[in-house]
Amino acid sequence: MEEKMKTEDKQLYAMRHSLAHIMATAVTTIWPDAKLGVGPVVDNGFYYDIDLGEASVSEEDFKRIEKEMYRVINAKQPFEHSNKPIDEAITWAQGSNQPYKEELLNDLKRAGTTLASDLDAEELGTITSGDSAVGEVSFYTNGEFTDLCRGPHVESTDKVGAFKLMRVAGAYWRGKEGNPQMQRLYGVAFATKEELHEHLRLLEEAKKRDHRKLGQELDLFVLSDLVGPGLPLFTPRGTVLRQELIRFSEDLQREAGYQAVWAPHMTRVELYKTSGHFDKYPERFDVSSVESTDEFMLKPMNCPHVAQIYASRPRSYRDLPIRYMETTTMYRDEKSGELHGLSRVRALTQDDSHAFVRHDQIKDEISAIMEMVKRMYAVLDLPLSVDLSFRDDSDNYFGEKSLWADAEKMLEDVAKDQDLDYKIERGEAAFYGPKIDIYISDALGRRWQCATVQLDYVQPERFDLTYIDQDNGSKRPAMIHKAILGSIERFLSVYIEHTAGKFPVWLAPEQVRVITVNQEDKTIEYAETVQQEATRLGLRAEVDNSNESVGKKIRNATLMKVPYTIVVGDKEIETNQVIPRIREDMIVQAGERPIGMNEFLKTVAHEHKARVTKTSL
RNA sequence: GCCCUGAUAGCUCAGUGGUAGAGCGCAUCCAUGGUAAGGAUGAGGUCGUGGGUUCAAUCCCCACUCAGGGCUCCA
Repeated sequence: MEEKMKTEDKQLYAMRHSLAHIMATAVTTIWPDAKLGVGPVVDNGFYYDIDLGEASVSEEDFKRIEKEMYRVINAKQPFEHSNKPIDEAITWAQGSNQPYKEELLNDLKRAGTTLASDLDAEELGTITSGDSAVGEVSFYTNGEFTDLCRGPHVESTDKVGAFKLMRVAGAYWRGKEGNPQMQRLYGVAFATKEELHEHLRLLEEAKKRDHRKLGQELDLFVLSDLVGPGLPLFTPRGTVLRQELIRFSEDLQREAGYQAVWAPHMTRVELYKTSGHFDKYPERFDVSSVESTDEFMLKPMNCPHVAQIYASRPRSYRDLPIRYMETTTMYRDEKSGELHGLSRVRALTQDDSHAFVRHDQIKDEISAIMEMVKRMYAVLDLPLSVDLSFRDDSDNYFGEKSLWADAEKMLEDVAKDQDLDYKIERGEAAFYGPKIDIYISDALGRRWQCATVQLDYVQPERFDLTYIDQDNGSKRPAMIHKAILGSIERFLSVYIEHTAGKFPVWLAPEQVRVITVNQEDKTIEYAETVQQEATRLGLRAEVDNSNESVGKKIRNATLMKVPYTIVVGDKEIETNQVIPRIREDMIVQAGERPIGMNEFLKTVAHEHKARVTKTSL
């Protein structure tokens, strides 16, 4: 990591890391009994894990801690590096009553201190002894506070830029569930005040765009205690979004030769015992039968089911590739604390597909899938980046190593051919094969995994899938799993926040709102005629003839982020022309232009069909 | 699952050991209004659920459920 860092990144890293020490200095000043865990740098800031025993820190204490931190900063204490022999370091930890540090040091000693940098960096946090001599560990001291630490640090405590303590959270010691839980104090930090303010502004913006808030405001989905956690219900408006996205995905797949199939949402558990998923997947919903002794489960994925369709009859090499698609819901019993709005749910819908291919067809098939992915996200205006998720040396994977190497090479070849911006992640593969994981970056610069392509030699083996080759021999096909949107629910959570609810016309639940100037019969009649014509053209239009002022009705349409609003009264009835009010993000040329009502509707219908983001009006 | 915080009207939230309030929304009426909030009146709450303390609990205590922030996990 360090060797790739630019100078300014290094400087910022040192600032954040130094702030972690300064915060620990402040905390140990206020609570002298505080036991310290680790205090590393994270995205945008730093944290320190502390254990106050019976006491606890709350966010109300932040003022006090920050005040103490400023005292340390203003004292301009130099950061001084020193090395201690390991045994002396352990004595230090015992003497200063720091059991967590002592544990780390004992581990370092056991591993041989010079090996420290090869240990799991996360497990050890910042603590390694990379810069120290054999048998010694590295320390940094500022003023009265000394900490086991590899550095780097700024020269003195006043050179740390701008920071703010953000929150306190629980965290297990060394990230292991069985370990004692400590309190993690998070802060954000930047080189300048301006950057800090910009970051805080982004957080505010993210809060405003939170899909749970917008889902409520725009009437897209609801949660019901009676239905249960992690089981969102979609309103008519939210369902439009789902269906339009699914239609787009299925259109792309149909063009690429995929055929729709359908599988029930539950199965005998034997299916999953055969596929090998059963033991790897404890988060399943069991379903019991009153009528038989069979054990059932809800499907947590779709591949084993679809494999049975392939297996239902003999296949010839001439038949391949066989491509099945199914947009279907699967059920995963996520732990309650892991659920989050639409992004982590217990019933998730995927635009799933499985292609059964000969070995010589794999590359072309994966390339074709990547083309679909690129088209989808170009239309959705979301930039992509790609991880190749490969296996590591552990034995968590099924299948022969040579096949894996072969499969991984094939995925990398496709990534190269397609000129994808990719990096390789070892240890991130599925147990049955390597993956191409596609990430999208949203308007706030956050990165999310949605689409995935997975190459699988294991399930064809487990289900004994075959085809007859030209030499009349029985051969094993490969299976290619893919989802373009991934989970529709998770995709929507990202997309709602990306667009802040300002959906392009083709996705907007309501595309045109017709506002009446008064409640006279002829006005309402005219508005309804416009709505009917819009519906005839395949558009989604609503009439607002409520007993409110025009200003109020405009405001309501604006708040609902409706792309086009038209106001109708005597003028429009007479001329059959309107000046549409266009949502500002879609406007290319400024200025209001009158347009014939029919031409207006036809233009919107065209924009809907072409799935464009901007308007020609 | 674990730690911390929370739950009061459809929504956003104030408040109190002596059974409740605002704004928005909703309903009715007046106003017939021309591009981001016209006016008046009214309905609407077992204060998340169960237990405990108390003469008395929406408020204090405990448990549970759900939600939020994290941890862990995400085939």
